[in-house]
Amino acid sequence: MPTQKRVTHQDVAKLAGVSTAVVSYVINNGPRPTSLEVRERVLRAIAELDYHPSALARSLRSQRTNTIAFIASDYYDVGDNIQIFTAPSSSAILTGLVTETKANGYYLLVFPIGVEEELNQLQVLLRSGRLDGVVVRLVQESSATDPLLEMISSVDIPCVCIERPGDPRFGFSTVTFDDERGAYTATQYLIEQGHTRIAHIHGDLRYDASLRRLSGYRQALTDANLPIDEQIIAGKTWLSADAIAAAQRIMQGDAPPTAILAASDTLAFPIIQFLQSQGYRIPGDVSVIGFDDIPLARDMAPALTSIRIPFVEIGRKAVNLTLDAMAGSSNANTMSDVLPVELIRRGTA
Amino acid sequence: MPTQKRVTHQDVAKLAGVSTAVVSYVINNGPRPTSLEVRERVLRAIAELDYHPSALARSLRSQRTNTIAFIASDYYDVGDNIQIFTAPSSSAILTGLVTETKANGYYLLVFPIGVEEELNQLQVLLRSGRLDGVVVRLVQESSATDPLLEMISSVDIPCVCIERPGDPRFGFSTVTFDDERGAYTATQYLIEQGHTRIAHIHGDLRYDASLRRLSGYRQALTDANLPIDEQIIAGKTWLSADAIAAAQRIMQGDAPPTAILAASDTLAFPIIQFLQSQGYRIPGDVSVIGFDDIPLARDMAPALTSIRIPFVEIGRKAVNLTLDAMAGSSNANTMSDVLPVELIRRGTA
DNA sequence: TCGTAGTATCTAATCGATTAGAATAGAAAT
DNA sequence: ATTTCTATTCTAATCGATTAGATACTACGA
Repeated sequence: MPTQKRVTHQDVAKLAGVSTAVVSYVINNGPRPTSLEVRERVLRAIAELDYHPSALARSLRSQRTNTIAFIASDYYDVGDNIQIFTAPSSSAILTGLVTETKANGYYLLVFPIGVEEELNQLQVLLRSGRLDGVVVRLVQESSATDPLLEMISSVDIPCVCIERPGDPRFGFSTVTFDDERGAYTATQYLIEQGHTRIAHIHGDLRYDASLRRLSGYRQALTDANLPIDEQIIAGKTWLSADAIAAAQRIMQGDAPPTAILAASDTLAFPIIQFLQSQGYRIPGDVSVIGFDDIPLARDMAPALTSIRIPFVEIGRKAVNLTLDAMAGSSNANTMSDVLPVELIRRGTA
Repeated sequence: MPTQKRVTHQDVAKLAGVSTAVVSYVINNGPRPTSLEVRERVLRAIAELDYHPSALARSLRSQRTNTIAFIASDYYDVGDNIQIFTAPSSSAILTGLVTETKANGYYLLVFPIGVEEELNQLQVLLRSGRLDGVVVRLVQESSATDPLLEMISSVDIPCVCIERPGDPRFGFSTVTFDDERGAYTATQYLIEQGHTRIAHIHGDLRYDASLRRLSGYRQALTDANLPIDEQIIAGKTWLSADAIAAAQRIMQGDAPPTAILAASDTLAFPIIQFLQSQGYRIPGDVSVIGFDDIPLARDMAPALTSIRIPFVEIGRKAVNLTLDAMAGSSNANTMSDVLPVELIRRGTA
């Protein structure tokens, strides 16, 4: 049973009694006009033959593929094995990316990239002509991701960075969120509640987000004329075991804090559980604020007070900026969009 | 500044002093032999010009795109707004899919599909010639997804279904996991622990997984000669509020259960929190077992006893089966792979 | 009546590769 | 020396669209 041959342009043209050029004009609504009568005939032929254009042929000629890639440099080590897209934020970002690409008639290719050897694979992809643009998620420190941006830049493909801005010399638009202000707001809120000893448990400091959150926390204390006590600032990785260890150490200190700002919700949960198991009441004895506001935060009892980050929105914006970059001249003015975050007050602080 | 012209085949051929055919033979290692000397010359030219072949041109001619799509029919309504890939399982499956596609030199396109109108968009994608194969995740009941499979089938593109088998008449290979046995095992374990009144809080029953888990639960009770009490079987959606409501109702009954099997970890957490807030001790007063074994399950205190589902493995297998289907004749024997699940004993049961 | 302008359509080059079939050179066989 | 083969390489058709340039037709004003 031979697979039926593809219905092409030519078949449509023949059936409609016109040239292939006209078929193209009809399909694309231009660039030249067609008479109403011919147009109808072509559309009828298309319907009758159930014709669908070949994206490959079209792209080859027009140099536009209607595809953008999401280059995720966010491998998270979750213990047993490395997973990608594991952080709840990844899902939300992906949601934003994919809905917005779809809404604009584009397709989304996902391409995680971890260790450096994979840069070769990325190079092949970027140079294959398959992509109209890329969205890169940067999470780690600059030195770890600059080679990546360098490569993208050299291929001269429209690119937008999310979560962390790329080095300005590359001139990429960015969509970030105001991590620092989030930490500041959370800390300030705790201070307003009367807390004077507020601890911070951070994540992996190679992640830029960790640094920004730490910085916001410090600034809030400083602005409130509260001392910064390094004894109650701790943390190591994004793994709960390390967060729990940090919490333990902090609580065993001379003057344990009455509030803790965790660098993420997924750290806050284990911390809370640990504290409860030690007999602390939350928020009675210790207030806790998380970060990210993942769906589960709302569902716990007590529900987790957290800083909401508009991840879906970030994905959407990133796609829009990418499309802008594609439309505009190659040196379109770069946009830096810093999305606001929001304190969601719930039961733990 | 005109974008530099693309380096093509021809440029390489000219520089190496050979025909374009030879360039192709060298790049693809065939289908005809080349002399060692020419081969070297071509490779040198490629390196010197930093030539990268156009995937579009190549695909157009060879009818292979090295791309497969992940068609996710798993919109989850998380309350405020609909998100895709939100369930923790989605991330893990995606991880498996993307690592395995990459490992085989393929690319992964993600294409969520929800409401029925979007079938048109899918049709366009499938018929565009952009894809070599597809992996479809089926979560809802058959009547909701059959039109989808019908369409894929009619386009005659290699396809593998995951999570739930497609109707056999389509002849697609499937990768599923033994939900029923998981629920059975969990229930059986609770019985072994001495429980005789075991409740089940299920998720949205339009999801096949809900039904399978419910079924395994029932079977285990039956096999142990325990009565099935519909009063302690409840649930409505995948939202925590509904799970909590169900738990509340169940615990207020005449003879409250001493153990609860939740249909997912994300339901188990809020249930546990609710029970604790009501003064129940976990697992002292009530044992709880979750389902999915998401990363957070290990991190809670007490850590959640759960049924581990090999999501990453599912993604990998799905890709491999898809590649098989692409390689084999169109009517290759369909494979049905049911991956085992595992009870992970932790602190809640 | 003719030139001119404007519209709609057709012809054919083009995008950048793959791959049959023809051509060539050198080695082996007669 | 001529024929036959084999191992390489070249030529050119092909994949299925887009689009610039040529052409045909209509309508208009002078």
